[in-house]
Amino acid sequence: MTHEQPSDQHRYHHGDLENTLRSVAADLIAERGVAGFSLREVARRAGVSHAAPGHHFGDASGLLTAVAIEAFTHLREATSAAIEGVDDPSDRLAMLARAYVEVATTNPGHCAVAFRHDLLNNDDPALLAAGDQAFAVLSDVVQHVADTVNPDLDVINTSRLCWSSMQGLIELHPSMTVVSKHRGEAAPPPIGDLAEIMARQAYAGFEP
Amino acid sequence: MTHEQPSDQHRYHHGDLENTLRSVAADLIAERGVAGFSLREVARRAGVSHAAPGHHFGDASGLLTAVAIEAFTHLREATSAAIEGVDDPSDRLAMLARAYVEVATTNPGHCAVAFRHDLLNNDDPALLAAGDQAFAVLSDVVQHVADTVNPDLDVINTSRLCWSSMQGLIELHPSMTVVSKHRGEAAPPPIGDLAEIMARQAYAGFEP
DNA sequence: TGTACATCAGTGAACGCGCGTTCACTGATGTAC
DNA sequence: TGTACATCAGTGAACGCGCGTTCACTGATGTAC
Repeated sequence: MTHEQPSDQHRYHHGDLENTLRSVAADLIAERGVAGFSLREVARRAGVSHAAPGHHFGDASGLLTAVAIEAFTHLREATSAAIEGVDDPSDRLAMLARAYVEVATTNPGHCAVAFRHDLLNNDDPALLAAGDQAFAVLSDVVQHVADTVNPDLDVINTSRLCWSSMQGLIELHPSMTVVSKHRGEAAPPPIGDLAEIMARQAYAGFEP
Repeated sequence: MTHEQPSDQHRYHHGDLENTLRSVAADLIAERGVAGFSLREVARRAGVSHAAPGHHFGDASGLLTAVAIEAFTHLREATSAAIEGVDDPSDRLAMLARAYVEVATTNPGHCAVAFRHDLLNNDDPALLAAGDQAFAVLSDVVQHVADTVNPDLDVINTSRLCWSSMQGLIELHPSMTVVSKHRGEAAPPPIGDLAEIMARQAYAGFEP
């Protein structure tokens, strides 16, 4: 813009625009929901021209796919870190569930997009790989349960159901809070606690 | 439009426009997702002028709230019908879960909107009442489990978790299908079967 | 039964807005010689 | 070390589009007398 020294603020070449756009997009979705997302608003918040995002990601689904990939990466990292060093199969499942919902709640923009296959490039190999790797952490834990307490457990479907349950908790927890507030009832427990309760109840159901 | 006799097609006064708009909106959302919803498109599909929906519902959130109310009504009707005459507590939970996911899958437009409190008039008393009544069917079933097999069961939080799990299954089942297809793996079981498996596993975890 | 009038339901033209996309461009960077 | 040139990253003006909202209106219905 002006002829000052290249600073962090005003450089023609941003240097890391791709990462910036991804992170700004996630923030925007967290703030306004997926409905409030637009390429132009992302560009505005990133301080670049409105055509710049298209330059990097093609169109909206390209950028959203990048956000979804990051979502699965966060989930994988958080869940695998959470179970590290935990041996008891029930504890492993509980710690994984807690980490899953907490990281998703901490990054609501990422989470809001992860399963919106109406908005994503579902064929993107990086997206599929990131989803697989996140799922693998969970199904390994369920496999461990099977190995330890119930060899008849249907590992793949049980893993799917665990994932569904965690994801549903993320979706409904805000509604629980809104509704309980509106009725003047006690707020629901923190989402991490609910996730742990759910995991331990589920585990009890896995035993033969 | 023309001067023909008032027919079902061309009447100045539609007669039942409010219901028509609600149903058209649900179809539109089912077809294009919430992102594809607009008042003008609803009006177009209903064959009325684009200002007509505003006349009845004020704005988009008014119409979406009406759809959400209908969603909860469907859920309540389907789940309470499904448990009628079923006595065994495990069977009751299983039948409720099956009915819940099946009616939600049959009406994807309604379901897509029910928990989007970023899009609804959350203070609408009719919405809150409809949600309450749908939840009551579930929590009665869970209460029945508590009365029958485990008086220490935390009925309200368990009900919340059951609802979350069913809702999560609805959210993730399409992704399971997409992903398994893409990997050339076997498709997941039908959603009703998964719901029943989930309910029976959960029930097993409820016993002391 | 008939007429006058109020109320209600839906119209359609007009407006301003934010959006995605295109495209010729310019500034910055990297490379060959 | 210096110069020329290719490539890449980002710009900004322009476009057409669908949207929500407003508003004076008109057609249909219901009610009072």
